[in-house]
Amino acid sequence: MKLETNNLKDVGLKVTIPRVKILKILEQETNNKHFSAENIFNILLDDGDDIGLATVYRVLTQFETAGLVIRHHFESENSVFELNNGKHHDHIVCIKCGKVEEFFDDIVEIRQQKIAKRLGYILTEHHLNLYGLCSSCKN
Amino acid sequence: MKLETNNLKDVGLKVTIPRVKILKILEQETNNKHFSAENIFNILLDDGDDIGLATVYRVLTQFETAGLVIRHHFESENSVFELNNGKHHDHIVCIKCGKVEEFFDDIVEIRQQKIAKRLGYILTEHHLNLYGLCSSCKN
DNA sequence: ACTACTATTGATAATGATTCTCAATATCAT
DNA sequence: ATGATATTGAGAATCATTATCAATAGTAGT
Repeated sequence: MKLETNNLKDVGLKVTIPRVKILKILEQETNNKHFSAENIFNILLDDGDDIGLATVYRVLTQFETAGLVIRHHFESENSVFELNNGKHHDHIVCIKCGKVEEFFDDIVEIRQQKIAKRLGYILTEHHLNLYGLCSSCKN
Repeated sequence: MKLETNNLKDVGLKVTIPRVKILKILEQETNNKHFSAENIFNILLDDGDDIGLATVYRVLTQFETAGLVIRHHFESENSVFELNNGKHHDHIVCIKCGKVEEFFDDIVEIRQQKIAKRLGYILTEHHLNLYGLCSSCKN
């Protein structure tokens, strides 16, 4: 039994063609692991698969609910989705080419907890997105 | 000449009734200085002002372009606007009551610069939003 | 492998926030 | 006050996303 099939079964989703294909796309090892629904829809089209856009949205939302993927909102743009590898990280986005890189910084994480505590909050989540010009685009 | 009138003149916008009224709302000293377009539209309605929603959006966008206000996107919600007081800060949002508080932390700021540098980026902007339960809501 | 039950899909309509269009109106320099 | 030009209000248009619903596919039990 293939990996994708297992993942789906594990989270209680039936193994259907759209789900398997979308999961495969998300698992691709590309230079950008962040996909919009439209992105995925177009990749499926190029592959000759006949899967509706509504299904792509539905499946991505189900994957999010199941914890298989994480949804992000960079700037004011559309939702983008990435496979959830279980390791928390934040993002830096190139404002020119759109490249998204991940990073994790202990000091920032600890500091956030301190800030929340000082203000009397129980911290449940945070979003830290850095925006700038990547090494290729800054020239 | 009133304060609002000055602000508008300074950024090269004609002094019109909608602009003055919207600016006054944004300048209110309330416990939440973050307004959605709809918020402002409703406040205007309650005040008996007959200003269209399209105008509210237009004026807020003009204020943003002029640097008078800053637009934020918390979670996946609508745009919210706050008066730009010139001092950079980040936000912590209560996921229950929606309260928004501001904070500034030097250590986080410095750390962000370091992270960007390490990854080869020129940092132009960042968004740090913390989410949690505020002191009133955590009980 | 076959059936039957139920979940899933695809196409399209609906939604909600925001922006656009355009004729009517208001602002401001003269 | 007048005229040139910017702004407004109302409603249409847009865009991403979600809901609807009849047709189809997955799966457990035989």
